[in-house]
Amino acid sequence: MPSSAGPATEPAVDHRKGPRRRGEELERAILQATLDELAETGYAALTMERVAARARTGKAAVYRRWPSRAQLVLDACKLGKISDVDLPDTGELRGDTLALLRHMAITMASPLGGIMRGLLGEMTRDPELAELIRERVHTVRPSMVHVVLERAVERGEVEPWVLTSRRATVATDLLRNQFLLFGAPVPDEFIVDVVDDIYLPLVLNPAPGSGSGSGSGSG
Amino acid sequence: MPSSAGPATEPAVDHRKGPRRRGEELERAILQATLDELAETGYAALTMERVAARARTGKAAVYRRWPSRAQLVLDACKLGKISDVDLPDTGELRGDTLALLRHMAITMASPLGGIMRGLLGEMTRDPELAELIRERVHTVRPSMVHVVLERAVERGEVEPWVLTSRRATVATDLLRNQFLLFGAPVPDEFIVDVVDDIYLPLVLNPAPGSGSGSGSGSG
DNA sequence: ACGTTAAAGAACGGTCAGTTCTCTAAATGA
DNA sequence: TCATTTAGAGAACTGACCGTTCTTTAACGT
Repeated sequence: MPSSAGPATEPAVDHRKGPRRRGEELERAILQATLDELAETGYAALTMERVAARARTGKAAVYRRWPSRAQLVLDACKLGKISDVDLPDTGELRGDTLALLRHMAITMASPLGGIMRGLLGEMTRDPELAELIRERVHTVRPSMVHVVLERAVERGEVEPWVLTSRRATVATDLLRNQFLLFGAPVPDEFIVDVVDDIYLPLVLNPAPGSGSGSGSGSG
Repeated sequence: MPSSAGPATEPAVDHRKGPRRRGEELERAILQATLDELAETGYAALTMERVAARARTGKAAVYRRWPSRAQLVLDACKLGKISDVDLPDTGELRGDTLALLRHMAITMASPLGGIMRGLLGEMTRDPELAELIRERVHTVRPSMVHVVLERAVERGEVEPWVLTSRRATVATDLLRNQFLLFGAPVPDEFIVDVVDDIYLPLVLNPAPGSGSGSGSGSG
């Protein structure tokens, strides 16, 4: 305790902040700061330094928990996840699919779109991270496709083998491709075209002479 | 190699390099250095500093010509472009399409794949650059799709309106999506599945009852 | 020969990545 | 209650790279 005239090492004001956060509380604060930074500056401009500053902590506390920017962002997104979405049952496959694609298009036009794009870019750098990203993109989204298709199967609109064929995800795949290449917003005309000219013909009509390679389902 | 005890300010060896490159010669050297760096370390790890060093020049000479890393890489790729490819005419659409997709898959598994991924990630940062990237990705590649489809039209395999419909690029779009999500190498099984289960049914069969919104189904 | 242009290359101020200090507040346990 | 352990705050630090600017000098044009 250098109460006397410390030459230079003395920190002037020494009463640090009041309550010091720890453990889970601090963790949530960091994740929230990450979400705020993402919304404000986007994925590309996000830095660990700014996140730490925004959470009113130090970089060390951040690095103690997450090894990289991408991992941090990935966890933050999990926190801010929109629930599984309330896709209304419109009574026919066309309406359900349009609703699903439009919902995705809106998401892509939000800051989440830039995050998705940025994370895809990082897959080259870190193969381990790539696995995590794929899980989120491939597991979360197509589950909604599955729901929509299962309804259609129950209605008799669609034959069951379509569920496990590559045709099932063509609409969402094409939408994702469009977004990655041309950015947001995705014109509604594109969505309607894909559904009417490509997707519905593929899943409503039994493959003419197709070997019904359905068995090859990706699994 | 400073044999004598040079004090400090003296540059020891002062006869600068022999022939000093200028203008176009230097430009090509920089682009070549960029290609070498890309092949060696990939897009993500490429820095202007390393490119300049590899080209045995200074950063200033690089920045005098290109405003950003992405622009430089884009130009370097133009240099190293594989010619328009010799897509063999296999006599039927299926063979031509398989050849085209397999060629693309090989490209994606090369360093060029990582470059493509990295550039797509930068589209968020710089909208002006995004335009350039789109031109290359969307103009160069689908031109090959067009060639393949035109042959099929001449053979009578495909109706002309397909050329301008969204169906035309479905195969390449799905391949690109697969690569961006799951990386390389793209399994050949995927390519065959896409062609047989999705692409050929779409372009070979006149849309059954489809409004054929694209072209007024002339035939 | 002379002036203009531009390359070589060092240096600079700046940002950020990660790491490693010290100091101190909170939790823990006897 | 007090001593010990744990971990956050925050700064310092090394190191990479960015983009700019400076000086020196080679190449080029007239």
